[in-house]
Amino acid sequence: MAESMLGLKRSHRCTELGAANIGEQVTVMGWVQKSRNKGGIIFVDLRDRSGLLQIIFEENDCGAESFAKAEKLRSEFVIAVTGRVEARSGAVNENLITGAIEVRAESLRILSESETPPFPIEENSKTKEELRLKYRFLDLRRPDIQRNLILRSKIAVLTRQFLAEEGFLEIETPTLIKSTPEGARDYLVPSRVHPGSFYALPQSPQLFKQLLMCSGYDRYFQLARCYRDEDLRADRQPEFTQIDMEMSFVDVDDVIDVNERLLHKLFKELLNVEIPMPIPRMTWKEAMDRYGSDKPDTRFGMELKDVSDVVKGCEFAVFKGALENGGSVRGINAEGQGNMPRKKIDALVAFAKDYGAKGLAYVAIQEDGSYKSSFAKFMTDEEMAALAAAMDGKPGDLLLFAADKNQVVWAVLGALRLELARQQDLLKKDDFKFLWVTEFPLLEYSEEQDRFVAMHHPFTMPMDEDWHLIDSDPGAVRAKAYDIVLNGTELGGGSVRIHQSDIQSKMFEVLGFTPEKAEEQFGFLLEAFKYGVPPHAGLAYGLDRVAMLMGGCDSIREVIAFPKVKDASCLMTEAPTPVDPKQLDELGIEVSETPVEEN
RNA sequence: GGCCCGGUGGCUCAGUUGGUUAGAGCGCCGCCCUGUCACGGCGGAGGUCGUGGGUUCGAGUCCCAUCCGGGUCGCCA
Repeated sequence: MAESMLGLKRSHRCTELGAANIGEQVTVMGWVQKSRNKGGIIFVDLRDRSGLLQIIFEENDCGAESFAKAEKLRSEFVIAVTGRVEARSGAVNENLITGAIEVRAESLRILSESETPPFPIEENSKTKEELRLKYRFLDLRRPDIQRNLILRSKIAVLTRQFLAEEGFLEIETPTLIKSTPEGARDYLVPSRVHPGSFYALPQSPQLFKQLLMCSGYDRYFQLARCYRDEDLRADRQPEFTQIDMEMSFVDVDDVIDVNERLLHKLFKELLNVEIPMPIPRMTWKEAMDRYGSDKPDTRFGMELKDVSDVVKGCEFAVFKGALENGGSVRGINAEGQGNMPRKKIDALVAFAKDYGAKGLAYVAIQEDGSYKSSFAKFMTDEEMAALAAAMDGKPGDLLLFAADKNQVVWAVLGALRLELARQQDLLKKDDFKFLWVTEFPLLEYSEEQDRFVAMHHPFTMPMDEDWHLIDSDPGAVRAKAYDIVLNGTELGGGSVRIHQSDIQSKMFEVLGFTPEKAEEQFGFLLEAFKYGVPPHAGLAYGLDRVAMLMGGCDSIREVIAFPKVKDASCLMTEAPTPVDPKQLDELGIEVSETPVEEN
């Protein structure tokens, strides 16, 4: 028996009312959070996106008809109440923004009834995410999710405002584009008009924004939806949003400058957090050496130390072998963890193996200065003392060592460092430590493909001073690429782009493109580059990650209205689904003989 | 694709070495209650223990397979 709201107009959101409104007649509309029927008096907590407001029903004020309706109210009914704001004659509720006032109902309309929801609509939900996502439209009613989406909206609005003031133009680029096999797997969209041909959904607007620079737009930005058909993580969804920007006639410092000011503004205005300026910079090499990661979490220390020289002459086969194979031996000092039980250390060893380590060597320095160690028997006392000294080991410390190829050592110790920090609760969500990581390698060697591949993308500008190494030692060439890192999460990344055709041709050659293949895949860009290209550079943020960290969330799903689950499906709509064979037929796609049956 | 964690009334969970009729809190339904706000009182309904096999006199519990969700490695230029 849903009633019309004809003749009614909402005058306020729930928490827009306060002591200043006492005595006013108001009309509020929203959902019933909770009804407390005391018999002759009924209290209803009314909820809208602003918060809660208590409504009080007494028959003398609202009449018999409205009172009878009020008795039937249940959770999640949608109602309209007209009444008068008054100071509470009972106790003030300190937990509510509107706790000092209430609205004494004069009339009630039930705009919509509700079944009992499958889980409580409340803050700090304990309900399984699986169920919340199936009923996402209900989950989105919860205050914490609403707060996240409101924060996300403010980030977007402020970003637009800031970039517009900085002379950026917001320009949209297509989402049905040409597929490029390099990089992440594309989502493909079949063409009806061109049977057998496909569009791809963009992994980023990269090439289009570069073309916009060619076209003279100078400074571009876009809140761009991007798509990557790769496996999900807590901070990765198949579709996500970039704050994407590109600038002409600039170098690294110009991009960093404008983005530092953007970040400063966002954190100041939305969280009242003052980011110290300028944001520290660290080269990729330094980040790997000190943190074993290209996105170091600098909220805590426990830095890696290279002890290869210290253990050079020792007889421990693991160390010896790693060094002989061109690797290194490095360690971290988990200070004060020297009394860690054996079982927990074994768990760390197992953890390390997940990251490719064959093992993990450890030394627990006892309070009396003696060592409890997995490898002391292979070492002389002098060697152990030197090793402990190199690690600044004190009694009570736990030293952990990995010996392998550098890539493995970094990965293992980088992950271990984070794991130990988690165990010791060193990672505070309201501690924001930003870092620029610069001078990434231009190329990385792919064992799988047996060739060098672009670490960033094929249009990334090499550093001038390294370019002469491109033939003799390609792996040593650094790029004008940079990432912005916050608390161990890559928030965004970018680079100066190549604008000279000779360098671009050489890059393609190194990456194994024939001129024909480069032409086939990127011909339009190369063609554009023939007609006057401004030097340009850019950067893109993962907006979802920015919102996640600003909102103190553990998963990107908490800041996305309708996220997908681990297998990239949507629990609410059940997408993806099989389609009508007729649709496939129109697209010239063979109808599968063995459609997958739903259970 | 690998590894790890989880799945028991609507929700969150407990359930011992395998042993009667699977419990609790919240929610829900009914009645009562004029200052509640984690309202209160009385009464009540509600469970294929994810699914399918197997072991056993007997399975929520053990074994195998499988589905679903989460974390992570690979992957993500």
